[in-house]
Formats: sequence, C-alpha cells, structure tokens
Amino acid sequence: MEYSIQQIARAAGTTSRTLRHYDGIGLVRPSRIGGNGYRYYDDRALVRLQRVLLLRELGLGLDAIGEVLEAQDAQARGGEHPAAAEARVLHSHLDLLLRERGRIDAQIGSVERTIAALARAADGSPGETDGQEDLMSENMFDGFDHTRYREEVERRWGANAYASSDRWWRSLGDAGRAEWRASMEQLGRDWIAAAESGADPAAPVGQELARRHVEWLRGIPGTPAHGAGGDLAGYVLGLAEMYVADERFAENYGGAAGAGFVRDALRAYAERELAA
Amino acid sequence: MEYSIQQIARAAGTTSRTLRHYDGIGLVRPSRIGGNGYRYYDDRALVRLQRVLLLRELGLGLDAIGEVLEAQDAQARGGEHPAAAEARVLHSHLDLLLRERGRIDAQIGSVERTIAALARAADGSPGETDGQEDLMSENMFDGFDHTRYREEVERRWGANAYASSDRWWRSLGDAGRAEWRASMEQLGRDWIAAAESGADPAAPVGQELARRHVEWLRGIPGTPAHGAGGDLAGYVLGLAEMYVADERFAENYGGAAGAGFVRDALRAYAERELAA
DNA sequence: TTTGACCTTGACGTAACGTCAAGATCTAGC
DNA sequence: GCTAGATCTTGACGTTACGTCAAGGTCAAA
Repeated sequence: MEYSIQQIARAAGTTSRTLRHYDGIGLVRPSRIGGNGYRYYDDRALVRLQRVLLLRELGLGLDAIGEVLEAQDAQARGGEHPAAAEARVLHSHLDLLLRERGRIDAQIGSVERTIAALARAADGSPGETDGQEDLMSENMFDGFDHTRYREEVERRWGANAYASSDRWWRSLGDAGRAEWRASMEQLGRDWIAAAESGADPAAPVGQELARRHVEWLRGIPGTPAHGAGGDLAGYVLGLAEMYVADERFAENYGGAAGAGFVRDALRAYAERELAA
Repeated sequence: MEYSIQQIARAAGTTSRTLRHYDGIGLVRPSRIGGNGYRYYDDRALVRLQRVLLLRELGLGLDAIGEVLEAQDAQARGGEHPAAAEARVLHSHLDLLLRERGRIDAQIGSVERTIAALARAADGSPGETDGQEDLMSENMFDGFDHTRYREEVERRWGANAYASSDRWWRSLGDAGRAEWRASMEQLGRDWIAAAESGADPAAPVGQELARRHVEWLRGIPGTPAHGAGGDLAGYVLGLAEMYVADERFAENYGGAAGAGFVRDALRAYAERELAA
C-alpha cells in the first residue's frame, strides 16, 4: 500500500504538517517522492510513524525517539539490543517525569498556601502591606538572622537561594510569618519532648518527627528540598550535622543533646526513605 | 536608592538579560534612563520585580503576572480589589497545575507499564514482533471489535482517540494484551458477583469496584479518562448508560441486570468522587 | 590613557509543530 | 479541454522566557 501525506496522516491520527516536520528533521521519511515533489509513504513508514507517535505520547522528545528508532534499525548491524536501548531511554525519561512531578507538586503547594494567605489577608488583619523593611532581619526559619549569613546561605545553597527564600518570606504577610514560626516552634518542642523521653531515634516516634521535619523543609523555596531534583538526602544529612555543630541551631532543639537526637533520627530517616 | 541593572539583578537573584527582557515586554520598566541609555531602577521597581519573580516561581506566565500587577496598580483607580484579582488568577493557575499533574501521572504510569512490557518481552515469549495485522480486530477492552466501530469511537471521543488507543494496544505485545484482557475479565467477574449478592450499588463493595473500574479506564490512552483535563465524570456516566443500553457491553457484566448494577454504582461513585 | 568592568541594541536558538501565504498539481464533472 | 475544488509544495512567522554570542559605546580607577 502507498499513501499520500493526508492519507497516512489520517491513518495515524496526526496532521500533514507533522509529517512534513518529521521529514524535515529526518525522523520519518517518505518511502518515495514523486516527480511532482509529492511525498508518498508505504506500510513500513506507517509502522515507524506509529512508533514515533506512541513514544511521543509517553512524553519523549523527538530526538530521544530518533535515538530509540536508530537503535531499532541498527539491530542487524550489531548494535545493542533495541529493546535494551528503548528501556534505557525510557528509564531516564521516567526519572525526568518523576522530577517534573515533584516540581509541580511543590508549585501546587505554594499556590495553595498563597491563596490561603490572600484569603486571610482579605479577612481583615491590617498592616499587611507595610513593614516591607528588614523582614529578613528577624529570625527566619532556623533561628538566626539570615541577612547576617546571606553569603553563607548563598555559598551553601546556590546563588539565588537567599533571594528566593527572601521573596517567599516577604510574601507570607504577618499572619503567614507568625504561622510559620509557630509551626517551627511546635516542631522544636516535639523534638525536645521525644529526645527527653529517651526513645531510640530510629523508633517510629523519631521517624515520624523526621518525616514532618523534611516536609517542613520542603516548604521553603530556595533550598534543595523544595520541588525536586536536588540532592535531598545530602541536604538533609548536611543540615542534621549543622544542627549539632552550630549552637545557634542546637538551641532550637534543646541544646547539643537534643540536636544529636534530631541528627540521628534524620540520618536514619534519610537512609530509609531518601536513599537515591 | 538607585541601582544599575546588574545591581538590581543581583539584589533580586536574577540576571540583567531578564531585566532587559522585562523592560522589552513592559513588565518591569526602569525608573529612569540615563543620557547614555543606561537603565536605572529604584526601590519601587525592585519591589515590583520581587513580585514578578515570586509569581514566576509559582509557575505563572509573564502575561498572567502582568495581569495581576496591573490590577495591583489599578487599585486606586476603582478596579477590583488587587488581592481578589490575584486570587482569581492563582485559582485558574492552580487548576492548570492540577491538570498538568494528572497528565504527568498518566505518562508516568504509561512509561512504567511500557518498561515492564519490554522486560517481559526480553525474558523470552517469542512472537513479539509479528502479528501486526488486525490486532484491533480482536475484542479489545470493552468486549467488541473496535475496528467495526471506529467511526463511532472517533465521533464519541474525538478524532484521534481511535488512533491513539490503537497504537497503545499494538504496543502492548501479546503478553501485555493477554494481561489486559485478564484484568478486564477479572473486573467483570467481580462486578457480576457483587450484583448477584444483592448488595446496594452505593455500598462500599460497589464503590470499591467503581473505583477500580475508573482506574482501569484511566489506563486506556485516547479516552477522556486518560491523563486529565477531560470531562471524566461525564465520560464515566456516559459509559455507564452505554453498558445498560448496549447489550454488547451488558454481556460483560452478566446481562442487563448486572449492567444496571454497574451503572448505579458508577453513578454514585461519580457523584461522590468525581464531582467537578 | 589604558584597561577592565559594565552598558547598549540586535539577532539567533530553543520544541514541536500551527498557521497563513503563494503557487503548482491532481481529480472530477461538464 | 476546461474549470473548480481538493491537495500538494516550499517558505516563513509565531509560540515561551529568556541564554548566548557579537559588535560596539561608557565608566571608573590606576
């Protein structure tokens, strides 16, 4: 069978423009070109086109699709097994999709929180648009003045981590900031209580607190915990060490002993749940 | 304070190119332009820039951001309350994000199934690349020959619904197709058993089956149930009616009585769980 | 005055086509 | 054979939010 460009487009559920595009980039070439310049396709081309469209529906880019199909064609010429190549490409694509979902989840959370903050602001609570000065001079989320450690923050977490967190913190409004601090302090109190109870950091109590702690960290834009793709496990482990080493942090968890408990619990949690 | 373009870029955690872009599209204009053509920004511009960057981190497009900021500026001129405009934009954006996540979830599922199918194919099970003819001539997923109802499928579910489902079905391979049919038949048997038990379609047994049924439908590319964004509730309700009205479907559920049970259960489920 | 650092506009590239535009060709009916 | 309408061609712009040169002016310190 031989199809005109419209016919094969209809057969595959796409458009002639797409076919011309695929011809242009060499992804699906016509089997024959008429003396009038018309493109004609045969069944082999149709099968190839079907595979392209299927992989496209999985979200692969056209160049990745080309790679898969090339492996398919190189099969007889001693290349790697085509299914292996396809699986390899799909695995890395799956990885990308998972990171993408993490990013979207984080955005959804941020948007929801922002909407809630706007609703609270509309309810009353005056003094919302003032006080734009020196907001970062207050103790932010880990118990010390970030403006004084701006350089350290930027060196540790990247150049715009500080700016990003700062924007977010300013956007919260007074009510939101109070709420955030309250949640932080509640978490701190719960950590202290758990540490004083003498429980094993790896026991469920500690692990549940560790989960809450990581969730709480994820809510801070500008850190590797926000969204996805960063080295979450490494970030958490680094913070855990910092809690112990730096007394400014340790204070929040009842001193060195409490911070040690937090560190051990986070370590165990990261090993179990965040292993890359 | 007055900043040069680099200074304001560093202060906000972005680049000078971005500032030039925002000037070009009129989103953030410099407060002053020097005789040498240099752009200079003041604190008001910095605040505006911060808001732009914050909203951008939430995933809004630059034009949507412009809309929000315009409402902010129109505040004194009798426009709607700026926070209301922002909430409106954020709500529709949230909607978009949720649909996007649904799409990604569906892609993740498809990719995972495809990888699993490739692994099975590599394990052995010959005859994988042949039999490309007339695959759709078999009873596909709802018990009748789709090639014979192609036009109806296209009219009901859109022009490339058929092509999309067809591609997916071909891609499954013999093992995958057998598996899929088995899952369909298992679902049918469970429906029949539930119907014969005389239970209330709205009772947990029926509702759990309805949930499984909808999940199963979501796995079929080309239907409104796949991914997200389509009228899932309307689609499910339409199918439910069809199961009763069309005996080709009804057979799968033990005849008219069983199909009626399925319909009622799906109706109740759609009302509870899929209400838009 | 030199030398970097910083500034400008202009323009191409990105992903995957959609959407005209202008013109050539095919097909069917008269 | 002629004409209308369907179909085909290449060419080029538009889409998003900038990154990345390129070529050339400006500024501040030495």
